[in-house]
Amino acid sequence: MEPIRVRFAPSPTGYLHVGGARTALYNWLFARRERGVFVLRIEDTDVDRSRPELAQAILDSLKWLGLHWDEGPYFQSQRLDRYRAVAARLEDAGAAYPCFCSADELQQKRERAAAEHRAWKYDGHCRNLSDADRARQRAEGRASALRFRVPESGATSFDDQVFGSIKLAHSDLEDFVLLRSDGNPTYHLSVVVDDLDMKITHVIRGADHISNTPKQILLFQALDAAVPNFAHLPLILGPDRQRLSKRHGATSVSAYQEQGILPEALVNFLALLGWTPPNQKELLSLEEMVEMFSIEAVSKSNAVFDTEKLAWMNSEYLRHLPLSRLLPLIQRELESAGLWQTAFADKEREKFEKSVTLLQSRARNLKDFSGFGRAFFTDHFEYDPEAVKKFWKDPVLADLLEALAQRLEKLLPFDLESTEKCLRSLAEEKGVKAGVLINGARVALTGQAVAPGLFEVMTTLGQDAVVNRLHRAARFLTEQTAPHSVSPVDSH
RNA sequence: GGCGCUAUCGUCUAGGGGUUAGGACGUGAGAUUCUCAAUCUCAAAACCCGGGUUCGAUUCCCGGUAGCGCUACCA
Repeated sequence: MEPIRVRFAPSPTGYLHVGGARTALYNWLFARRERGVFVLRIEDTDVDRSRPELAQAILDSLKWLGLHWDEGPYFQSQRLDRYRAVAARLEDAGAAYPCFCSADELQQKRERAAAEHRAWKYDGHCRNLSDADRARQRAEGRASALRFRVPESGATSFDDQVFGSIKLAHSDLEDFVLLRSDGNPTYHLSVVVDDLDMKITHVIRGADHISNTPKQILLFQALDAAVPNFAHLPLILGPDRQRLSKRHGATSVSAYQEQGILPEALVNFLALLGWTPPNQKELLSLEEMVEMFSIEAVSKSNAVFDTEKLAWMNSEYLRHLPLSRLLPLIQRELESAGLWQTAFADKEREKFEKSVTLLQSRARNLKDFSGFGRAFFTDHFEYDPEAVKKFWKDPVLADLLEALAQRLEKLLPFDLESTEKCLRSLAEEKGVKAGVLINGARVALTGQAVAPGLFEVMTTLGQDAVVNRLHRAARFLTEQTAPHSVSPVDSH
């Protein structure tokens, strides 16, 4: 039995698209599951649109997702001679012929047909040129492309592993170009040659290639080669059911990375877009996916990319991430937000870890740590106007917070129980509900209406910071009712 | 236009000739409470339409419709 070999073959004309990422994932899962080989190939035969740095970016994204390849990356741009040799062989065998029609001429014919509402396909203008005709054209210095000679009758069919039997009449195919007039191969030639040379047994790719498949099968046959198995994957759509594109927002893996999405969350989410494991489980590690993956279970219909579900899944992974993995991620996040301090790694390490742990349970992505978690890492934060409106409307709060500051300053020990007892007894003495004081203090300590439990916040921040921030808030509140209000950051 | 493919809650999907058509995200209500998140309970929410086949179709077949894809010297 030949070993199973699959490939992922992106073209470096953009960053790794989430659709491409899912294709890569399914290839990877299939390879692992079948103990096969996962080949990576960069399809950069379009010299105008391909960019080397994008190839590198794609590699980086793949690695970030944890989809490591066993072979490659191969670059088609380095195999040009091979494609030309195969093309020559096809031409010698009469399976392909030179076409002298210029791009302009063809374009004109196409437009004319469109204007007359006629279907257009290449009219075979150069299909039956004699050797003398060809010699003459060449003598005139006309460049030629090489076209594949599609059989006039009959049909090509194949058994797609997800879509089932698909059949296409040859009369619906045109004599497609194999070699451009500049001598570079087109996609059809290079995929087939590569899939052949790289002994690919299963071609797993997007459903946008279904229509191309019969052409490629014809090429395999013209080359006397075995035809690989095909499995096409339904497309990923935007919320408007159009193919997912920049118009819909982020489409690249790197964009989600920048949004603070975890790779395992993105992979898990992508896996479920078109595939359900037999046990219906939704939260799956790569290992579990490998265990249960099968191409037959892949859905046939296109799927809408639901960012809400991705967000949920990300928070799910984030909440369960071990601290050892989370800490370096947060360090990077704080660094890019300008909030990182070296002390977090040594002197204040314990406080830093407590802060991260506290924030972890309600964060939806990595950005949240520098966003709503800001007050845990710096004294420079602002009072959210909404929070002020909601919890600081009672005028007695200035006095209450000041009183709280004074009591907490002397409190010993300063822990979960003592701080809570301290606050509640103060509230009772002053005849206010504890909630008023708690919420008011929360805004004072974090600047926000939404934050972790107050006493956890206090013990994490530490006695000094808590007392200072309460003083500061009390001052802010008094000044606010006075004629000239001062911003909280400046007043410190 | 031609050709191809697809069609179950708003979204991702399970299921399959007889089911209260199941789950997840999201949404709504409630519990909890110190705000939010988490958690728990409950709720609303779907088989595109029309013909067949059949005792019985959401399921099988055909047609329609809609959506998507391809229709390049892009991949």
